[in-house]
Amino acid sequence: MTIIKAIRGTRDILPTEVGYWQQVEKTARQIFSQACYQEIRTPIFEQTTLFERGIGTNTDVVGKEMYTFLDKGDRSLTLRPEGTAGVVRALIEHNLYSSGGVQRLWYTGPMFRYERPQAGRQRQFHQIGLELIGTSDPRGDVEAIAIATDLLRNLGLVNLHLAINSVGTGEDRLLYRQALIDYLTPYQQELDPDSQVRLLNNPLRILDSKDPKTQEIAQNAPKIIDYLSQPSREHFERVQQLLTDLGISYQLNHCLVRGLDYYTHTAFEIQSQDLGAQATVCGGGRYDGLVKELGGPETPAVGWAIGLERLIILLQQKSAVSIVQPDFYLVSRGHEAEAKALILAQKLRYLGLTVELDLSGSTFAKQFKRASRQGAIACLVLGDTEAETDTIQLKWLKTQTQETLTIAELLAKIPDLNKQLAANK
RNA sequence: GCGAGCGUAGCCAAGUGGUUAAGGCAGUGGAUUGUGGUUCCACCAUUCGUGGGUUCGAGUCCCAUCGUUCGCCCCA
Repeated sequence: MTIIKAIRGTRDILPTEVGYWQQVEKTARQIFSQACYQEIRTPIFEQTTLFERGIGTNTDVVGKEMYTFLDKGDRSLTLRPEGTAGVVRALIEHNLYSSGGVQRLWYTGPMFRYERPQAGRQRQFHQIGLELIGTSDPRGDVEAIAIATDLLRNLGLVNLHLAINSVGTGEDRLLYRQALIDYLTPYQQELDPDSQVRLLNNPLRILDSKDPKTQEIAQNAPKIIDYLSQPSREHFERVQQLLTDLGISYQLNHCLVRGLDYYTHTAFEIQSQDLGAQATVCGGGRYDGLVKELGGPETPAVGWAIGLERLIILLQQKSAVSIVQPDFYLVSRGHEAEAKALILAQKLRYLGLTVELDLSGSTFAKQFKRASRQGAIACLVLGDTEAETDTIQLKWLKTQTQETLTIAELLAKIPDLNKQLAANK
């Protein structure tokens, strides 16, 4: 019998690791709700055209990384490669934009891209993201960035760098694109092969090539901020000023270009040195054209997503997370006693205690051994003698002290026990 | 999609063509049939990711395949 394994690029999150995920979700929920962001949950698959139109057909994500398939009704569906397109689709479909003002939304869940797996990059990966839709105010850009940095800081991550750039409006980019082509064309032969191809179809991407020679050439390339229109430049300057006012440090990176077509104006990434090649923990920016592109009214917006696998790699480097340990471990042996132990376990749980019931039926010695391995604070022992007299033995594992109580006495002194449990931790 | 390294038990591993596949952690049983964390004893891979091949002989060499890691690419 061959065993079935999880498919390439997917991972099981085991009980030993799930605590990190819960910690991130808990922290995120708190930060989001304090900033009045509402959770939204959208389907994991959508019509393929949503992503083609939203992300752009000439991006790598849409061009070669999507899980696209026909369903039994011959509809072309795609497992979502990112979260923003689905959120914007839902916003338009349910007219959320018409309820006035801005929409503050967040989401989390699995995303799918067909890529070569490596550290911090799975085919099914998870993001937590935020969208602020309905304002073009630079304060919106900064609110979004500030929430991201707050979340990461509250999780205890400090060695992170925020890089920002502005990619302007579509018109700004057209102007810049030509200037860049004019600059790069004389160097065409010296560029790496990928960049030579991009010179024709996506010259902006040449800027963040890792090829040393290309980087050298890109160093002196014209900068996009010099090609921004007056309003675009003012917007970006305001964003920088507000970041400074908030005490959020950042670096301007003229080569920061995002890979999805919908980005406009502010683009940013938060990176870590401790992740290897996949250094970006959080990426995002403004996307003023997307709502309209997907059939809604002209609506400005800004958002970001955090890659949870990468975030959790950083958390694991930093500290261990503990698994749930029982307050009481219920040791029982004998037909009658085992039945009573089950009932007692339930009663104690109703009173708010964490109780693990030993189901092995093995010797007391073995059950005690398991109790200490599970990290239990105390054992409650029910054997034939106790079953007959309606009593239990309460044993504190740390101090090895033991007392006999009736079950009624035990239940009556729960408040007391809570204090003792804390003292014996 | 391209390039490189790796794949021995649940985990960490030794093993460099001669065969009974070290060791440690974890686990199971017992010493101790009503009391754990220490100690002691025993057990725990007919087989080295999988499939072929070379060889008298393969965990070890070759090929393929799958997985994994790193880089490119891409992105979070």
